[in-house]
Amino acid sequence: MPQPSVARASYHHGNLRSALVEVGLELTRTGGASALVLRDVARHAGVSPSATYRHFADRESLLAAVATRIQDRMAEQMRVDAAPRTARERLRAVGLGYIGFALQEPGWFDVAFSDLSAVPGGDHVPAPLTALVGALDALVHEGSLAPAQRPGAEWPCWSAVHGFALLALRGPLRSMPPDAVRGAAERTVDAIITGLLAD
Amino acid sequence: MPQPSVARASYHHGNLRSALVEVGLELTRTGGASALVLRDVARHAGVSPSATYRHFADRESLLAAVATRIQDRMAEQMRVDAAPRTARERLRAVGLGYIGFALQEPGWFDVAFSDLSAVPGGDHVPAPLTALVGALDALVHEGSLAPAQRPGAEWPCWSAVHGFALLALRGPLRSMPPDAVRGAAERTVDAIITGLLAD
DNA sequence: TGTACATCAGTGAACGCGCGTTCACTGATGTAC
DNA sequence: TGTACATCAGTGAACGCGCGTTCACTGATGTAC
Repeated sequence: MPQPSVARASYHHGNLRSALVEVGLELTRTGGASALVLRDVARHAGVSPSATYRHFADRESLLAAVATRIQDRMAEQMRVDAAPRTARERLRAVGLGYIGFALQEPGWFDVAFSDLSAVPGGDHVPAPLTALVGALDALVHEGSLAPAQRPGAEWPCWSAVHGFALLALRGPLRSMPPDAVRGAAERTVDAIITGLLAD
Repeated sequence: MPQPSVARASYHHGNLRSALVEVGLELTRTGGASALVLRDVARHAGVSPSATYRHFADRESLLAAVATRIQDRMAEQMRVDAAPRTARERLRAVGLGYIGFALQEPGWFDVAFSDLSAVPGGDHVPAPLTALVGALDALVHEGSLAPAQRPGAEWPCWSAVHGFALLALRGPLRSMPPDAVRGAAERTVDAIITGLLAD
């Protein structure tokens, strides 16, 4: 465990890299990706701005590291929600978990998934997507989804929850009461699952 | 019709306001919202940067005017696609039209809908949303959707197509061949409609 | 156990640039009489 | 029909600031001998 925002005794920090990521998590939690300002990160870590360049090539690299950490957290929370019931219920929980995280942690969601171009970085599949893949596979295994329908089943699901999250965070739904938003979320998730299984 | 990018004869431009919007359309078509740089807009209109402040309070106002124009264009194109067939086919055409416009005109889509917070500006309902509302009403009128299900039916639909557009433009789908993207779009739209009508 | 030296991890100041916005101004236009 | 004057629509130069990034440097650390 690193110790962000704590004055260090020695000249060398010891664990600056992960301290920077930790500060990045702090700052983006409130302000989203745009709150990751190198000067601020450095100051919170008790270090000069240029010190960050010892550990990250540029701002983008630090942001990517923070995003990965957020995606892991998000997946973990989703995993808790999606306890092993029926495969369909599991898929539903994954979808509602995605939306729930977005609404609870808008700043983090912004970092993790607002810039989707960061997502398919080749080697690294974001953790929340893994949860979706698992739920869909279970659906096939259970016999609810024909194997021929399995390929590409991610896209309708992800589209629906991602779009909903944005509508709820920044779109017309953002001024609706939480209960109404929750209801609309459930309806959206249920509709896409029903449609996926029926078509 | 204004004449953007044409040197004017007189000191007074005559129609600068709409010329600025026209240039805004040009610039954002390629570069999205971030390409709307006041200095560039002014230069293309053959005018000094500060002249823009005679017609728009700030950059944001100009961007909003451009966005409205784009939304109108988008709705018009969607209207052409959604010729009067069955209500369900019409809803399908509206959804695919939204996605199609996003893929054909990514820069404009960025201006019109990337920042959803601009959308529900109170008085002004974006034109593409009107098309969706019309299709859903037709579904009720036709008897395919129970009147009790009508309120809030916009959100699952919009969520799905909006999310899909972003996944296809900036997300993991952006590197897929166009045919595959088209197939995934159809599947997404069909799934959400089926689910909406079934639940 | 001590010393020399390479290497590593920081410092602090400044560069640079993109760009919205302001300010004092000047040329054009129209209206009262 | 002409003149005075308010008003409007432009000009051009510069301000300012947010912020990533670079550069020459210095203090700490570890390893060879």
